Amino acid sequence: MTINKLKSAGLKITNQRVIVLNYLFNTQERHLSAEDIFRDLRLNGEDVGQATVYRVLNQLEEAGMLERHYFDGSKAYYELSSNSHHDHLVCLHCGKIIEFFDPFIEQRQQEIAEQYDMKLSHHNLYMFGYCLNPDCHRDI
Amino acid sequence: MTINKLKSAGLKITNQRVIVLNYLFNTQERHLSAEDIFRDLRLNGEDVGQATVYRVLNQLEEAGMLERHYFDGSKAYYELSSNSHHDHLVCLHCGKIIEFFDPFIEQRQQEIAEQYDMKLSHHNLYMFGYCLNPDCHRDI
DNA sequence: GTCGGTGCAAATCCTTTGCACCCTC
DNA sequence: GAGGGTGCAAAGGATTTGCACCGAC
Repeated sequence: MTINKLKSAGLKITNQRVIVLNYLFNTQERHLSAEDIFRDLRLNGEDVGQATVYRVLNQLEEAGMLERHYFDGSKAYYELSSNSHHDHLVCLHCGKIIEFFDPFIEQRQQEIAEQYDMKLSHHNLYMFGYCLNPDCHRDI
Repeated sequence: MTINKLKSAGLKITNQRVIVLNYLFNTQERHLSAEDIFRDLRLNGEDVGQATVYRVLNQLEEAGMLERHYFDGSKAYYELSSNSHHDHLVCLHCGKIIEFFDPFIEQRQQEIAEQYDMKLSHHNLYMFGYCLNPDCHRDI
Protein backbone atom coordinates (compact mmCIF):
# COMPACT_ATOMS: atom_id res chain seq x y z
CA MET A 1 0.00 0.00 0.00
CA THR A 2 1.10 3.52 -0.81
CA ILE A 3 1.72 4.60 2.76
CA ASN A 4 3.81 1.60 3.61
CA LYS A 5 5.89 2.08 0.49
CA LEU A 6 6.63 5.62 1.56
CA LYS A 7 7.43 4.56 5.09
CA SER A 8 9.79 1.84 4.03
CA ALA A 9 11.53 4.36 1.81
CA GLY A 10 12.04 6.50 4.88
CA LEU A 11 9.87 9.29 3.55
CA LYS A 12 7.40 11.25 5.62
CA ILE A 13 3.78 10.57 4.76
CA THR A 14 2.53 13.76 3.20
CA ASN A 15 -0.63 14.31 1.18
CA GLN A 16 1.32 15.23 -1.92
CA ARG A 17 3.51 12.16 -1.85
CA VAL A 18 0.50 9.93 -1.39
CA ILE A 19 -1.33 11.68 -4.24
CA VAL A 20 1.55 11.31 -6.68
CA LEU A 21 2.29 7.72 -5.79
CA ASN A 22 -1.39 6.69 -5.86
CA TYR A 23 -1.75 8.30 -9.24
CA LEU A 24 1.20 6.32 -10.57
CA PHE A 25 -0.19 3.09 -9.19
CA ASN A 26 -3.61 3.65 -10.68
CA THR A 27 -2.90 5.15 -14.08
CA GLN A 28 -2.98 3.11 -17.28
CA GLU A 29 0.01 4.84 -18.82
CA ARG A 30 3.24 3.36 -17.61
CA HIS A 31 5.54 6.05 -18.97
CA LEU A 32 4.79 9.61 -17.98
CA SER A 33 6.63 12.90 -17.90
CA ALA A 34 6.59 15.18 -14.88
CA GLU A 35 4.40 17.51 -16.89
CA ASP A 36 1.93 14.70 -17.68
CA ILE A 37 1.68 13.82 -14.03
CA PHE A 38 1.32 17.40 -12.84
CA ARG A 39 -1.32 18.18 -15.46
CA ASP A 40 -3.36 15.07 -14.73
CA LEU A 41 -3.26 15.61 -10.99
CA ARG A 42 -4.50 19.16 -11.41
CA LEU A 43 -7.24 17.98 -13.78
CA ASN A 44 -8.24 15.53 -11.08
CA GLY A 45 -8.56 18.49 -8.76
CA GLU A 46 -5.60 17.46 -6.65
CA ASP A 47 -3.83 20.15 -4.71
CA VAL A 48 -0.19 19.74 -5.70
CA GLY A 49 2.39 22.21 -6.91
CA GLN A 50 4.59 21.63 -9.92
CA ALA A 51 7.79 21.93 -7.91
CA THR A 52 6.48 19.33 -5.51
CA VAL A 53 5.77 16.92 -8.34
CA TYR A 54 9.37 17.28 -9.50
CA ARG A 55 10.67 16.90 -5.95
CA VAL A 56 8.54 13.86 -5.20
CA LEU A 57 9.51 12.18 -8.46
CA ASN A 58 13.16 12.69 -7.63
CA GLN A 59 12.69 11.25 -4.19
CA LEU A 60 10.78 8.23 -5.42
CA GLU A 61 13.45 7.64 -7.99
CA GLU A 62 16.21 7.84 -5.40
CA ALA A 63 14.21 5.43 -3.25
CA GLY A 64 14.16 3.01 -6.17
CA MET A 65 10.38 3.13 -6.59
CA LEU A 66 10.58 4.83 -9.99
CA GLU A 67 12.79 4.59 -13.01
CA ARG A 68 13.65 7.61 -15.07
CA HIS A 69 14.06 7.32 -18.83
CA TYR A 70 15.26 9.76 -21.44
CA PHE A 71 13.94 8.17 -24.59
CA ASP A 72 14.65 11.12 -26.84
CA GLY A 73 16.67 13.33 -24.61
CA SER A 74 14.25 16.20 -24.33
CA LYS A 75 12.56 15.32 -21.07
CA ALA A 76 12.37 12.60 -18.48
CA TYR A 77 9.72 9.90 -18.40
CA TYR A 78 8.98 7.97 -15.25
CA GLU A 79 7.68 4.48 -14.69
CA LEU A 80 7.02 2.50 -11.55
CA SER A 81 9.86 0.10 -10.94
CA SER A 82 8.76 -3.41 -11.56
CA ASN A 83 10.44 -6.33 -9.85
CA SER A 84 11.72 -7.40 -13.25
CA HIS A 85 14.14 -5.39 -15.33
CA HIS A 86 13.13 -4.71 -18.92
CA ASP A 87 14.11 -2.66 -21.93
CA HIS A 88 12.03 -0.56 -24.31
CA LEU A 89 10.83 -0.52 -27.89
CA VAL A 90 9.45 2.88 -28.88
CA CYS A 91 7.29 3.64 -31.92
CA LEU A 92 8.60 6.77 -33.59
CA HIS A 93 5.20 7.54 -35.05
CA CYS A 94 2.60 6.96 -32.33
CA GLY A 95 4.85 6.92 -29.30
CA LYS A 96 3.71 3.50 -28.13
CA ILE A 97 6.18 1.87 -25.79
CA ILE A 98 6.67 -1.89 -25.61
CA GLU A 99 8.58 -3.38 -22.72
CA PHE A 100 10.62 -6.51 -23.23
CA PHE A 101 13.22 -8.59 -21.51
CA ASP A 102 15.78 -10.72 -23.26
CA PRO A 103 18.05 -12.89 -21.13
CA PHE A 104 20.54 -13.37 -23.98
CA ILE A 105 21.07 -9.67 -24.45
CA GLU A 106 21.40 -9.23 -20.71
CA GLN A 107 24.02 -11.91 -20.49
CA ARG A 108 26.01 -10.63 -23.45
CA GLN A 109 26.09 -7.22 -21.85
CA GLN A 110 27.57 -8.71 -18.74
CA GLU A 111 30.22 -10.49 -20.79
CA ILE A 112 31.07 -7.35 -22.72
CA ALA A 113 31.42 -5.35 -19.52
CA GLU A 114 33.80 -7.97 -18.14
CA GLN A 115 35.77 -7.96 -21.35
CA TYR A 116 36.41 -4.22 -20.83
CA ASP A 117 37.04 -4.56 -17.08
CA MET A 118 33.95 -2.58 -16.26
CA LYS A 119 31.82 -3.28 -13.22
CA LEU A 120 28.33 -2.83 -14.59
CA SER A 121 25.82 -0.72 -12.70
CA HIS A 122 22.86 -0.51 -15.07
CA HIS A 123 22.01 -0.06 -18.70
CA ASN A 124 19.41 1.39 -21.02
CA LEU A 125 18.50 -0.18 -24.31
CA TYR A 126 16.08 1.85 -26.36
CA MET A 127 14.99 0.47 -29.70
CA PHE A 128 13.15 2.87 -32.03
CA GLY A 129 11.02 1.91 -34.98
CA TYR A 130 7.49 1.78 -36.32
CA CYS A 131 4.81 -0.37 -34.73
CA LEU A 132 2.28 -2.61 -36.40
CA ASN A 133 -0.37 0.12 -36.48
CA PRO A 134 -1.04 0.77 -40.21
CA ASP A 135 -0.48 4.48 -39.70
CA CYS A 136 2.91 3.75 -38.19
CA HIS A 137 4.16 0.67 -39.96
CA ARG A 138 5.82 2.22 -42.93
CA ASP A 139 9.29 2.81 -44.30
CA ILE A 140 10.95 5.78 -42.73
CA MET B 1 37.78 16.36 -47.14
CA THR B 2 35.61 18.69 -45.12
CA ILE B 3 34.40 20.78 -48.04
CA ASN B 4 33.36 17.79 -50.07
CA LYS B 5 31.50 16.34 -47.13
CA LEU B 6 29.53 19.55 -46.81
CA LYS B 7 28.85 19.70 -50.52
CA SER B 8 27.58 16.16 -50.69
CA ALA B 9 25.30 16.92 -47.78
CA GLY B 10 23.87 19.77 -49.83
CA LEU B 11 25.13 22.40 -47.41
CA LYS B 12 26.65 25.71 -48.47
CA ILE B 13 30.35 26.00 -47.75
CA THR B 14 30.61 28.58 -45.00
CA ASN B 15 33.53 29.35 -42.76
CA GLN B 16 31.64 28.34 -39.66
CA ARG B 17 30.60 24.96 -41.00
CA VAL B 18 34.12 24.22 -42.10
CA ILE B 19 35.49 25.27 -38.73
CA VAL B 20 33.11 23.07 -36.76
CA LEU B 21 33.55 20.06 -38.99
CA ASN B 22 37.32 20.37 -39.11
CA TYR B 23 37.40 20.62 -35.37
CA LEU B 24 35.40 17.42 -35.05
CA PHE B 25 37.67 15.62 -37.47
CA ASN B 26 40.81 16.68 -35.70
CA THR B 27 39.95 16.46 -32.03
CA GLN B 28 40.95 13.53 -29.86
CA GLU B 29 37.70 13.43 -27.93
CA ARG B 30 35.04 11.52 -29.79
CA HIS B 31 32.10 12.57 -27.63
CA LEU B 32 31.54 16.26 -27.16
CA SER B 33 28.72 18.52 -26.08
CA ALA B 34 27.76 21.64 -28.01
CA GLU B 35 29.19 23.64 -25.15
CA ASP B 36 32.50 21.75 -25.34
CA ILE B 37 32.75 22.45 -29.03
CA PHE B 38 31.81 26.10 -28.76
CA ARG B 39 34.25 26.68 -25.90
CA ASP B 40 37.14 24.94 -27.64
CA LEU B 41 36.56 26.78 -30.90
CA ARG B 42 36.57 30.10 -29.11
CA LEU B 43 39.72 29.12 -27.21
CA ASN B 44 41.27 28.34 -30.57
CA GLY B 45 40.40 31.88 -31.58
CA GLU B 46 37.79 30.80 -34.08
CA ASP B 47 35.08 33.26 -34.96
CA VAL B 48 31.87 31.31 -34.39
CA GLY B 49 28.74 32.12 -32.47
CA GLN B 50 27.11 29.77 -30.04
CA ALA B 51 23.82 29.68 -31.95
CA THR B 52 25.73 28.77 -35.07
CA VAL B 53 27.43 25.88 -33.35
CA TYR B 54 24.03 24.53 -32.33
CA ARG B 55 22.63 25.08 -35.81
CA VAL B 56 25.58 23.47 -37.54
CA LEU B 57 25.49 20.46 -35.22
CA ASN B 58 21.82 19.98 -36.00
CA GLN B 59 22.46 20.20 -39.72
CA LEU B 60 25.36 17.78 -39.60
CA GLU B 61 23.24 15.40 -37.59
CA GLU B 62 20.37 15.62 -40.06
CA ALA B 63 22.87 15.02 -42.83
CA GLY B 64 23.97 11.86 -41.07
CA MET B 65 27.50 13.07 -40.42
CA LEU B 66 27.04 13.19 -36.67
CA GLU B 67 25.29 11.10 -34.07
CA ARG B 68 23.65 12.66 -31.08
CA HIS B 69 23.66 10.85 -27.74
CA TYR B 70 21.91 11.58 -24.49
CA PHE B 71 23.93 9.46 -22.11
CA ASP B 72 22.45 10.92 -18.96
CA GLY B 73 19.64 13.06 -20.28
CA SER B 74 20.99 16.42 -19.29
CA LYS B 75 22.59 17.42 -22.55
CA ALA B 76 23.48 16.11 -25.97
CA TYR B 77 26.85 14.69 -26.92
CA TYR B 78 27.94 14.47 -30.52
CA GLU B 79 30.27 12.09 -32.29
CA LEU B 80 31.29 11.78 -35.91
CA SER B 81 29.35 9.00 -37.55
CA SER B 82 31.62 6.08 -38.25
CA ASN B 83 30.88 3.64 -41.00
CA SER B 84 30.33 1.03 -38.34
CA HIS B 85 27.57 1.16 -35.80
CA HIS B 86 28.55 0.72 -32.17
CA ASP B 87 27.14 1.05 -28.69
CA HIS B 88 28.59 2.64 -25.57
CA LEU B 89 29.96 1.73 -22.18
CA VAL B 90 30.19 4.75 -19.88
CA CYS B 91 32.19 5.00 -16.66
CA LEU B 92 30.01 6.65 -14.03
CA HIS B 93 33.07 7.90 -12.17
CA CYS B 94 35.52 9.27 -14.72
CA GLY B 95 33.20 9.62 -17.69
CA LYS B 96 35.33 7.48 -19.96
CA ILE B 97 33.38 6.13 -22.91
CA ILE B 98 34.17 2.79 -24.52
CA GLU B 99 32.66 1.95 -27.88
CA PHE B 100 31.82 -1.63 -28.72
CA PHE B 101 29.94 -3.65 -31.26
CA ASP B 102 28.37 -6.99 -30.61
CA PRO B 103 26.82 -8.82 -33.56
CA PHE B 104 24.95 -11.12 -31.26
CA ILE B 105 23.15 -8.32 -29.47
CA GLU B 106 22.43 -6.64 -32.78
CA GLN B 107 20.83 -9.75 -34.14
CA ARG B 108 18.76 -10.41 -31.06
CA GLN B 109 17.43 -6.88 -31.26
CA GLN B 110 16.31 -7.50 -34.79
CA GLU B 111 14.57 -10.67 -33.74
CA ILE B 112 12.83 -8.97 -30.84
CA ALA B 113 11.63 -6.16 -33.08
CA GLU B 114 10.18 -8.69 -35.51
CA GLN B 115 8.53 -10.53 -32.67
CA TYR B 116 6.64 -7.33 -31.80
CA ASP B 117 5.93 -6.43 -35.44
CA MET B 118 8.13 -3.38 -35.24
CA LYS B 119 10.16 -2.13 -38.16
CA LEU B 120 13.40 -1.10 -36.48
CA SER B 121 14.93 2.27 -37.28
CA HIS B 122 17.78 2.57 -34.81
CA HIS B 123 18.65 1.87 -31.22
CA ASN B 124 20.78 3.10 -28.38
CA LEU B 125 22.38 0.82 -25.86
CA TYR B 126 24.13 2.61 -23.04
CA MET B 127 25.84 0.53 -20.39
CA PHE B 128 26.92 2.34 -17.23
CA GLY B 129 29.45 1.13 -14.73
CA TYR B 130 32.91 1.66 -13.30
CA CYS B 131 36.01 1.30 -15.39
CA LEU B 132 39.27 -0.42 -14.50
CA ASN B 133 40.87 2.79 -13.26
CA PRO B 134 41.54 2.17 -9.53
CA ASP B 135 39.76 5.37 -8.65
CA CYS B 136 36.69 4.21 -10.52
CA HIS B 137 36.67 0.45 -10.10
CA ARG B 138 34.76 0.15 -6.88
CA ASP B 139 31.41 -0.93 -5.61
CA ILE B 140 28.88 1.81 -5.93
C1' DG C 1 21.63 40.25 -56.51
C1' DT C 2 19.39 36.63 -54.06
C1' DC C 3 18.72 33.74 -50.45
C1' DG C 4 20.47 31.23 -47.13
C1' DG C 5 23.83 31.79 -43.05
C1' DT C 6 25.33 34.23 -38.99
C1' DG C 7 25.60 36.69 -34.41
C1' DC C 8 23.45 38.55 -30.78
C1' DA C 9 20.10 38.70 -27.42
C1' DA C 10 15.80 37.31 -26.15
C1' DA C 11 12.81 33.48 -25.77
C1' DT C 12 11.66 28.68 -24.73
C1' DC C 13 11.53 24.30 -22.49
C1' DC C 14 12.37 21.45 -18.63
C1' DT C 15 13.88 21.37 -14.12
C1' DT C 16 15.71 23.18 -9.73
C1' DT C 17 15.92 26.46 -5.93
C1' DG C 18 15.06 30.38 -2.38
C1' DC C 19 12.02 31.61 0.84
C1' DA C 20 8.08 32.11 3.81
C1' DC C 21 4.60 29.27 5.47
C1' DC C 22 2.56 24.59 6.75
C1' DC C 23 2.20 19.94 8.54
C1' DT C 24 3.97 15.40 10.10
C1' DC C 25 5.95 13.00 13.73
C1' DG D 1 7.90 22.18 18.71
C1' DA D 2 11.30 21.03 15.42
C1' DG D 3 12.54 19.97 11.04
C1' DG D 4 11.30 18.56 6.96
C1' DG D 5 7.68 19.50 3.14
C1' DT D 6 5.16 22.68 0.22
C1' DG D 7 3.81 26.47 -3.14
C1' DC D 8 5.00 30.15 -5.66
C1' DA D 9 7.86 32.64 -8.40
C1' DA D 10 12.30 33.32 -9.74
C1' DA D 11 16.54 31.20 -11.33
C1' DG D 12 19.04 27.77 -13.96
C1' DG D 13 21.02 25.21 -17.89
C1' DA D 14 20.57 23.65 -22.59
C1' DT D 15 18.82 24.80 -26.79
C1' DT D 16 16.10 27.46 -30.23
C1' DT D 17 14.50 31.58 -32.48
C1' DG D 18 13.66 36.60 -34.27
C1' DC D 19 15.83 39.88 -36.62
C1' DA D 20 19.11 42.77 -38.95
C1' DC D 21 23.25 42.13 -41.30
C1' DC D 22 26.62 39.37 -44.09
C1' DG D 23 28.52 36.31 -47.50
C1' DA D 24 28.35 32.19 -50.89
C1' DC D 25 26.99 31.16 -55.33
